[in-house]
Amino acid sequence: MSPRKKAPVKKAAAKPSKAAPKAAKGKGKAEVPKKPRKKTPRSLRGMKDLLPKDESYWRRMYKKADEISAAYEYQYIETPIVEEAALFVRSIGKGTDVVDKEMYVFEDRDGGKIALRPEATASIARAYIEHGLHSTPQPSKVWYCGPMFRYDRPQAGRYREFHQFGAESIGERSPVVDAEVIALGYNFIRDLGIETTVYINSIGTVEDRERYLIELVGYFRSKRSYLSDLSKKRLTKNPLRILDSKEEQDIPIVEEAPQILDWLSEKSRTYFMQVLEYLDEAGVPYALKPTLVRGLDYYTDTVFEFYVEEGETGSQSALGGGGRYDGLIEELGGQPTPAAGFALGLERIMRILRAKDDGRELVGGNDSKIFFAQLGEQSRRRALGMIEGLRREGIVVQHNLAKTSLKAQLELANKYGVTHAVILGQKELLDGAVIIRDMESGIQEIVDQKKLGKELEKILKKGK
RNA sequence: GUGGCUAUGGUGUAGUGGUAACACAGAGGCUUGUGGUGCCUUUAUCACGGGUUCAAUUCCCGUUAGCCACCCCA
Repeated sequence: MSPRKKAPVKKAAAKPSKAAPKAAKGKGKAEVPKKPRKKTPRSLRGMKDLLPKDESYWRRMYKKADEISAAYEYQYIETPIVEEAALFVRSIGKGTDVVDKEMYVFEDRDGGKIALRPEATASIARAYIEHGLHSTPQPSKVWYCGPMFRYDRPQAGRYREFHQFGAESIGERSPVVDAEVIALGYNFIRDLGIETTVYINSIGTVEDRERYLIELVGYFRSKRSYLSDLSKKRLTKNPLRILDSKEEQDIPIVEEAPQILDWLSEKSRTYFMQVLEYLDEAGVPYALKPTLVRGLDYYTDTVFEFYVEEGETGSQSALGGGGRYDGLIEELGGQPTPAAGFALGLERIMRILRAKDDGRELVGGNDSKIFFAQLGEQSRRRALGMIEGLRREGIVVQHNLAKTSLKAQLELANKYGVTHAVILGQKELLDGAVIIRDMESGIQEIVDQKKLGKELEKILKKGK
């Protein structure tokens, strides 16, 4: 019991001793009385703020996404972040981890089950049916960028809210389409300066897979006693995953396992060969990976993933993936419609971009090479008007009118790396002039305010 | 969901059973008329909760979060 009593005593003693010196120090200003401690709000687990320091990376990715999609003639589409929960259950599949363990499902105010989208393909398929896009020229080629949500345990490169760039080509079953979709994703990553490997496989039709699965399970059953515990469990739950097992004892067994490519129907096999030929033609390097299976139920035939080598990060080296999903639209109640697409994780791509040019700190401001500084209350007021006037003429300057000292403003000008500073003080204000200072040489000239716009234009032109 | 490691200012790091040091960043000042240097001031209940102790930021337990591996995936 005694320790219980002591704790408060200690606190009571500690508080004044701590507050006392502080109060003594704050001579001039009246010391604000200690605020009672409040819990500061924190972002939810696995959810990240996008901060200004990362702005440039996002800009780069969004810009590239926009450009490359246009080049491949894909059009932008945006679907709601919230959908009926059943949409995802039907498309992604009951029994998949994404649906069973990771989906954010809520009850709407009217009691309906709604979900935060864990991926976008299902929504786009829904929109395709809902808006009769099949009656527009086929295939419908669309791209998107936006947040997705999965309730997973966070770690580096894996968040509960994350962003994907993806594209879908709906309405045509042709190896060219598969190749085009892969090329689009591949070139997006490459154009951002990242070396990536495309792993590719075919899982055939639903029937192919069923036949293969029986064979595969039969094979693993026969080796059951040699399998790892984890894989024993997978044998009933998700036997395809055993192929991806990282358990050492499984590896020799997996190597001997029947490969899905050998169980494909003639049709699927020739289709796959053609996809590969088109990839060769498009100059997209790829590697066959017979063990590649994807976690969503709707895939048929071609499946692929984009990997980055870069040494580190063993687990999160998959940047994204995709495949053909010829059954999805029909499954959702539309006409039987073939389709293919991919999705890429922007956070994962950003990680690599950041690692590539580390140390490059951004200072802020805009890109203008001119800083507008002011001194004195009247000049400040006038400065605001002048800056607005310049902006209307198409001349953008940097400034911080909240600063009072000239020194502080020139410090900023220096930090932003401008070439020239415009200075407006009391004297200039009376003369209707401003000073233009060359930041490199320190040479200053006095210019009539009316000619400021023209002068700055000259400077900006020279700078380029 | 399982296991492991970690937690010190805005950031990166020191450090100690007797309430914290350094660098950078931020704000203000030395100088309301001039930046890249200089100097000064300022910015931390050492994640949260509990326990052991005369005393805990330091040792122990729990929680939370981050990271790593697995699961899975982007």
